[in-house]
Amino acid sequence: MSVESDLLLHWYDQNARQMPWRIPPALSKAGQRPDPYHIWLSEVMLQQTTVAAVKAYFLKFTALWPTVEALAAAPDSAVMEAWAGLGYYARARNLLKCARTVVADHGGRFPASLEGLLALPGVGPYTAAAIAAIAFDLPATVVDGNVERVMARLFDEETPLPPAKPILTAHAARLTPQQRPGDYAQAVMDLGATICTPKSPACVICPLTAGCLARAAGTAHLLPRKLPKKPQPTRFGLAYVVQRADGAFLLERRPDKGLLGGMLGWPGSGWAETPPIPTPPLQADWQAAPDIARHTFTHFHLELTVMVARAPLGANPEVGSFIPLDPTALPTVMRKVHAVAAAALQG
DNA sequence: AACTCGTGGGC
DNA sequence: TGCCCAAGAGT
Repeated sequence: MSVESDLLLHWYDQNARQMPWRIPPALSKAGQRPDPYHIWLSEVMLQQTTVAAVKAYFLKFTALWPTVEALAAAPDSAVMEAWAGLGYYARARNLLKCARTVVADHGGRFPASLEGLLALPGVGPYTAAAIAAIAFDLPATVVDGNVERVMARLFDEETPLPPAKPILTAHAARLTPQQRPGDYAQAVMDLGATICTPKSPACVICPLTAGCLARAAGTAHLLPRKLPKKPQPTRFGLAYVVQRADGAFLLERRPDKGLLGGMLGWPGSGWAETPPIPTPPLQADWQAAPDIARHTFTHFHLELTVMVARAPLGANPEVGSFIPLDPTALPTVMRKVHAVAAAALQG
């Protein structure tokens, strides 16, 4: 066991964060393990997503579907709508695929091996290692953004990400202990989240400060270095919000592939860098809302012109269907469109 | 290998 | 305000 992992485990025993899917280190040391279903669900939700945002969704999902069998039996639409607002919707589609695979091919038990876990939909190198370590206490090395940052600083690695990834992974693997690998994995991530933070690391209270090369060199706050990213373009589109006389709104489910795949949305144009050609989903007295809806995705900005109209009970749309509106079942950009449209329909 | 894929919070 | 970032995976 390395000095670093020993120091980190001692720090974790006193400073472990509590989360709904975790068991405390005292129980882990006594040989207990958390529910693999809980660990898998939380790890998928935590992909590129903050702990604060995940907590409420985790509690909602485990209340609706307490077991992997229950989740596997859920309708696709119920899962997609429960996931609405959390983002990266391919995760929700793969979540269902994975639950159904675990039930159909593994008797409802998650594989207790790195290779078995890696074969599951939506489970990549990080998540497989996290489940192996945390749920099964196997000596797998987790490498997420926290671990990359901690390793870059411990070893004062100046190579920028993503090329530095293999170097940092090798460092992380060397430090992974054979004893308590699950607690160790959570300890590194807690350290990265609370002390070895991106902007102003709290080196003065860090348990690893004595052996940290970046601390010695004064470079901690500059690491890890990252390759510059290309500028984000702006795209433009039209969204059609039509309310029927009974209050229902015209919505359509987006195709499984691509942006917001499988989610409900407003009929509209495609999103391109040039203004779209209007293609209303039905004939009506369309009016442009006074405000446009703005939203920024990972790799482009979006500006949507919102068209609103009212329709009679007998309206016959070319796409989608009229359904009672539950804004919480929509992805955020579609909620923004609704907010803009609602103001226009009122006035 | 590089690109796609959401969202909300912090500074 | 705009940019960065957060327990990445799939293609």
